[in-house]
Amino acid sequence: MISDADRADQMGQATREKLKQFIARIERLEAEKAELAADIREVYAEVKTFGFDSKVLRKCVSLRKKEPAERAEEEALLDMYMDVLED
Amino acid sequence: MISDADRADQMGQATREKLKQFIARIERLEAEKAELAADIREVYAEVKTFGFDSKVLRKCVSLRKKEPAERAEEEALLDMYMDVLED
Amino acid sequence: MISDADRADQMGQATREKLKQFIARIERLEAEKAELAADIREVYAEVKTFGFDSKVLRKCVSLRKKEPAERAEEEALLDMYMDVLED
Amino acid sequence: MISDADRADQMGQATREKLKQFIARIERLEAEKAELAADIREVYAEVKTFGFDSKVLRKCVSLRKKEPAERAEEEALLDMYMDVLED
DNA sequence: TCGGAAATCAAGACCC
DNA sequence: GGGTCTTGATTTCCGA
Repeated sequence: MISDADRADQMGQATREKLKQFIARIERLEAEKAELAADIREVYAEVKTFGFDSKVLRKCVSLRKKEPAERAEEEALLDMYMDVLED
Repeated sequence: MISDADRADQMGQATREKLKQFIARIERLEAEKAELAADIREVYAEVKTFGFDSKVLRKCVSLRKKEPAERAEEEALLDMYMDVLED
Repeated sequence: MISDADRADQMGQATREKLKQFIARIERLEAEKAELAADIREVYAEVKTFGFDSKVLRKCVSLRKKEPAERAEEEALLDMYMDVLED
Repeated sequence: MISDADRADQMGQATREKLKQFIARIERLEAEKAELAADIREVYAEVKTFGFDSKVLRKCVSLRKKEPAERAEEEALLDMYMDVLED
């Protein structure tokens, strides 16, 4: 089956409108996402003014996303590798 | 200078609270950001059900994002040339 | 599946050697890469002694890098459209 | 003093040649640098086929670049923050 | 559908 | 101190 959308040069007006609406929705959502990213950057900047280490804080956030088991696993592996390499 | 925040075992209760609040804010913002990302994925999925090619659509969106940036960059180069040639 | 490499304390001597060799290779390649970066910086410095503006030169180089990429990208989009429209 | 290079529209042929040569040298060096980056990626890919965890390996390489003292410092701070946040 | 490779983007380091 | 470079993370794309 070949939909209207598969035939750009035959696109009906309704289909063209639909396409524009999708693009508009996506771009609006992406704009909101970009704003949130900016907000997050702002918080990290504020965090610094309180004397916290933002790099370490970022690591905290990322560690908290992971399961503790997974976290321990990776650390153990890292220690093993470092141990092999240390001499 | 070593701030209170740099030495957790000397952290006052207020500072500890502050730290928790910052993390909470960041994690909330990141959760919202993740939701938007999910929404965007959803739109692309819906787009497909209308017979549009989501890959093409993604490329369109990304090109629309880049074009203004490129124009700005070329203008910047032009400005630099003008600057070099002026006086 | 858990490979030998995933369990360092069970790592045979051969595997430990392998790990060391990989790290050595990577660190050597990274050192070479760093040297090239230094060489490039040097050229830009030399460029200045000839009266050229290194900032402008950098921008030129970066634009020259991007232009083929952009062209390729636009062509890719065009190809996708053609693909959608063909059959 | 205004050098030849400062007046692009008055550039003598020799100066133009010099400029082209500089660009050529820079682009060649950057190409070599890009190749090394590709080589490094390749090694990490090969590493995986031996059962090593390339992500952890990357971390090893980056840790080995840092001073042990610095490393310990960051880890201590991380532990403190995580401790504050864990309840 | 999922995992891995690659591209893209933001953040930190570094040099001027 | 501004700007570039590099690195690390996120996202996207592809193959199994």
